[in-house]
Amino acid sequence: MNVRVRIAPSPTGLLHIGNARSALFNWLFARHHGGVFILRIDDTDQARSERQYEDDILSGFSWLGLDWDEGIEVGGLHGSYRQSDRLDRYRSVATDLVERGLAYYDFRSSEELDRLRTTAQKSGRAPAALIRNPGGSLDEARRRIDSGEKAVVRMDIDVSKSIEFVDLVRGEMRFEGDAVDDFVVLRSDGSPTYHLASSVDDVDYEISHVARGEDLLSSTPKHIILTEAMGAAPRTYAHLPLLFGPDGKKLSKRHGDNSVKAYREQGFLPDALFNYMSLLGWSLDADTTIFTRDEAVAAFDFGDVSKNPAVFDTEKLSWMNGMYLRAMDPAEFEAQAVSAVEDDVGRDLEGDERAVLAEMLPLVQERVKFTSEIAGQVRFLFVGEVDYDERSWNKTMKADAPRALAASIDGLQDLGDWSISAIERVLRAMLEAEDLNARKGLQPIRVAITGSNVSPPLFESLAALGAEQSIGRLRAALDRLDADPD
RNA sequence: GGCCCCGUCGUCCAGCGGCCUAGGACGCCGGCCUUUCAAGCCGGUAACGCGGGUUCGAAUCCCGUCGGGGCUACCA
Repeated sequence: MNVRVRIAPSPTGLLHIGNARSALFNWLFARHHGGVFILRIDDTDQARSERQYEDDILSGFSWLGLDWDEGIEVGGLHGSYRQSDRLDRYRSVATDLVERGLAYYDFRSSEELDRLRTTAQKSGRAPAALIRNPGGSLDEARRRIDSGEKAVVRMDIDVSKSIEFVDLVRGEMRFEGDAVDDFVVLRSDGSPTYHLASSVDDVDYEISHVARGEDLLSSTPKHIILTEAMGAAPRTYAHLPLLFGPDGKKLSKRHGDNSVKAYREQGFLPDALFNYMSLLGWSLDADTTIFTRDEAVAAFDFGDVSKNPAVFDTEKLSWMNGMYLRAMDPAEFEAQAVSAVEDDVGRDLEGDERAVLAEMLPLVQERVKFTSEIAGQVRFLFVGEVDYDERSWNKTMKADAPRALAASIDGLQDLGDWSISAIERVLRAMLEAEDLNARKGLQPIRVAITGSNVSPPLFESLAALGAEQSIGRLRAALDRLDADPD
């Protein structure tokens, strides 16, 4: 099988997670069959298309690792992969359709059309059932065009003919001819509609399989009609289940919160997002949740794609992100951590600071879900004095706190060997001597040292911070308690 | 309103007539571990929308019903 699939986003907004999922399935299918994955830009809607969005789409796919073999930027055998470059081609197909009697010029006003739709709806018929070819000669129509009248070009649907096709996901599909409206292929300004441009490109670029969201399922008869009108064989279609938000509605395309960019900025890893998205409507097998791209490529088939819509669950994505973060190569994790911390403290780290950080990182890697959480865990090592998290402070600095802090200072200040084990020994002895449990005795130290209740393990944190700084902070916390004993 | 699609734990997925007293994952709850928070480990919670058929036997097939969704533009 000569597989050529495409993803054809419209640059009218940031790369949407739904589009990314469609792209992902197309990519998996192409890679599985050793086929060609094509990226085309469907920018026929000139009014809403913007170049910045095209850039965002490209970088989104690249970031996700969905590399394309043909298309925008990489080129290919078939000329431009941007529809706005191919307007003449679409126009000439439309003209040809008219000349062959398969399409017609329609001069009717939108008011008139609306009336027809309303009438149809009242009589319980398909809204489009009454919008059919009003007749009239082509010569007459041409005269009116020449005299400056505006017209759209509509397909002249043969209502006696039903359209049947086999959808790879949904099985046999059948649409009656009179359920298909005489849809517009060329707007009155001469620009093509989505249906025309997309069908022409799918033929010209020899696309073998069209896999896209289920929202286009009911447009498929139109695309088949157009394809056949061009004298080409229909493509094979696969309509993927839609992605829903938690509200059970189509994932919002509006505000950028469901954009790939937004997830990227929140600190999600591309591998995690890839893995998670592939689980939306598909599964590797009955019980594997985490798997590699290669495993997915090896197993993928449209026939195994679920028919039901899927709710996008950020909880599970977050969990998966943590799994990937923990599995990340330590050197890679360190690189990410260094830049995150430097951003956070607003300066570059010195050599010895990087060593301290590197020592701490294994402890951090196993307790974060996002790279964006790293800085918060280790910030205390790179600032002169800590900002106390007030909630942590209030929760921890109770009656026993001064005692624990004072005794710790006593024990630690003369400690010659500032090692993890030595620190632990001293502090455990302190707990014993003061008759405090770990929670009461050690938590105040944690807050004094890191500023927060939540931090890497305590003895390691003290060791990493160093004797001078540590004791200074214990004293500072004690002073603060004395000044304000609540 | 019309056409179309879909209906298994709260969510994602497995199940393609007997292996299902329905399996895995997230979440949630409990336990272990433990200096916090996590992680890890162990255990638990929870679903075949409903009604009819077909069949020795149905989550799986058929019909109906109810529910959800998509489309219904000179958007894609």
